[in-house]
Amino acid sequence: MADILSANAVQGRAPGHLCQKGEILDLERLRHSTAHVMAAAVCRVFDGVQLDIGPSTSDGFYYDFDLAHRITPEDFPAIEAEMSRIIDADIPFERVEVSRQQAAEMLRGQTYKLERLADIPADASITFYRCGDFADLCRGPHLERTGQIKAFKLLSVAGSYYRGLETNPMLQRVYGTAAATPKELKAILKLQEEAKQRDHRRLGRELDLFSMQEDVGPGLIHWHPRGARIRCLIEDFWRQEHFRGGYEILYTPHIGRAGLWETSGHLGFYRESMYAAMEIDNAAYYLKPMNCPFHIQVYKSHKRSYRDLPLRWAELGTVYRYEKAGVLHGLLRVRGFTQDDAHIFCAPDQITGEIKRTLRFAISILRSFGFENISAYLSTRPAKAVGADENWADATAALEQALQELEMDYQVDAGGGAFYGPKVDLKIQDAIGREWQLSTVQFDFNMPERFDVTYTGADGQEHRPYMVHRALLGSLERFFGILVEHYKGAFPLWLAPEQVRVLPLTDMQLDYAQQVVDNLREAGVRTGLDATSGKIGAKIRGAQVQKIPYMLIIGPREADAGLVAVRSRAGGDEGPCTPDEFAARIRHEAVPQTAGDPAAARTDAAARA
RNA sequence: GCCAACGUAGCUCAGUCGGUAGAGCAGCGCAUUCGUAAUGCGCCGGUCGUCGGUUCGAUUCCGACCGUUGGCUCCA
Repeated sequence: MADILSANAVQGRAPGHLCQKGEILDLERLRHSTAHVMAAAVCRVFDGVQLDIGPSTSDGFYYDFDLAHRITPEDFPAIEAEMSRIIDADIPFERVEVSRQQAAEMLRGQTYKLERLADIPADASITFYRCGDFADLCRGPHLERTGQIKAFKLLSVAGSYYRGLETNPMLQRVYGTAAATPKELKAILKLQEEAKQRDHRRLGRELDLFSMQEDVGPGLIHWHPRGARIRCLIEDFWRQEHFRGGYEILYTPHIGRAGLWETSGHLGFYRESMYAAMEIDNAAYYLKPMNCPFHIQVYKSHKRSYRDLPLRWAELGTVYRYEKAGVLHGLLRVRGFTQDDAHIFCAPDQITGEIKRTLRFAISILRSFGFENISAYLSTRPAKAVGADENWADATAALEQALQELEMDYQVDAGGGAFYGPKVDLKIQDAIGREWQLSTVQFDFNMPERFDVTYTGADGQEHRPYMVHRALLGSLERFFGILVEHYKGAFPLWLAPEQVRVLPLTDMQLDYAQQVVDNLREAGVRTGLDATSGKIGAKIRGAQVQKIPYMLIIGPREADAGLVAVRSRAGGDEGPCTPDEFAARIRHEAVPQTAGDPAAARTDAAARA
């Protein structure tokens, strides 16, 4: 069983890109020290505080506490004021190395800290950092003095299980951030504000793209006409590229008998993510959480020869998975979604070529959506795994060789693969530098075994093919959410649901405007007409707010001369031209970023070779 | 699922120390016919998330539920 949509779960994180590389360490030190100051302040403001840990993060810091008082944002001013007092006092941070026994003595009554102490290996040194009357078990490093903290802010408070385990007590985590200067702090807060402006949930409502409905259920997406139009464009492009790239497309059912899911192993290992069975004619059927068993059924529908391989079968397959209520998040984490799934069945000697081809294909598709900054992660065999060692070695080598031949930088997550096979994940960076995992390419040594998938080799014997699962965009819902944030709702021309809006100056120009609209629509341009009676400024504003790429303004001058006055979303007034000239320009511009690009075509041809 | 906060018109929000609510935008109507980011006037619109409890009376207090939001392995 391959969960090719573990990507569904991964949230974007802003890397610490506000600073230069060499400064990252200093920033971590600053933030970690600020976390200590916050902990000291919380201990002063409230009684009976149990401390856990307080690390720096990619964009700030947090500290976990356990105390009777429920901390709310209303407590922040008091905590921040106390922090400021500690900073103004310019207290030194002192590193103190102690014996385990001394440490236990110093941590008396601090149950979490004592457990953390017990985690420290016997041969490691144990250090405390003392800052005035506050000392914390800590590896460091820290600033020299609290006075070096120039800018900080507490941001939020949230529950957090001790050690992240549901069975452990819930602690209170206070998040904050700190920067070298007030100006840099302002920049961080501004970035957060920018992220808020881009939030796909907000833009989804404002641009009328999609919604969730309480009457239907959480985590279930309704695509409105504008969002659905964009999805269609994505899907059309996706299908076209897949056919060009040597794939065939499958459609498979949404439910299947219990026996299928027994064989696949899903009922054994994945049951808690599946919805309860429904009974049909005295047999149990399950809604599909993955597509792979169905693709295997198609494979097994008749005998396969080595001459048939490789088989590349893709499907925009809608799956349903139970996700805990608290983890649902807009389009990024949902309960029903459509994977851009594919399964590749190939002979062992074909794997390197197939992997290379798949990665190249993935990169080409991602670039088409404006993602240029792509990084790769290779996950290798975990301790517990199925499949022969030599298969793992082959597959891992194929992944690695492909990455090297494509000259891709990649990080290795040793032992990070699934029990059924190694994988490569691709992450992209969006317009404001946040990283998102989209593509995943996973070997599966489990499923072919379970379903006894074979092909007849040249030797007349039955052989086990390699099976690769891959998703490029992950889920269409999640990918769409990321795209909305990446483009801030201002979709490029080829994806814009309404590419052009015609704005007559007065209704004297309505007839001519309608004629222009009809002609553009005839030419395949997605065109709208603003027939309201407001001033032209209001119509322009309406189109700008809806982020429509082009406006065609038609007053008496244009109507008389058979022209249109072009205004672009980004560039403003661009002057008049004829409707035909404009249509030609649109045709030229409304293409994916790499389509028609000779370099991309070469990549594609190479991939087919 | 767990912790916390929140839920008032389609959207963004105000308000009620318990006596059944208001604005802007959107929508609709009328007037306006205007040259590159908001024309004016009027109208419509809410069982104050749902259910139950306390009360003469609940949108307001209490409880349960539903939903939303921020988090829940970035290691002392």
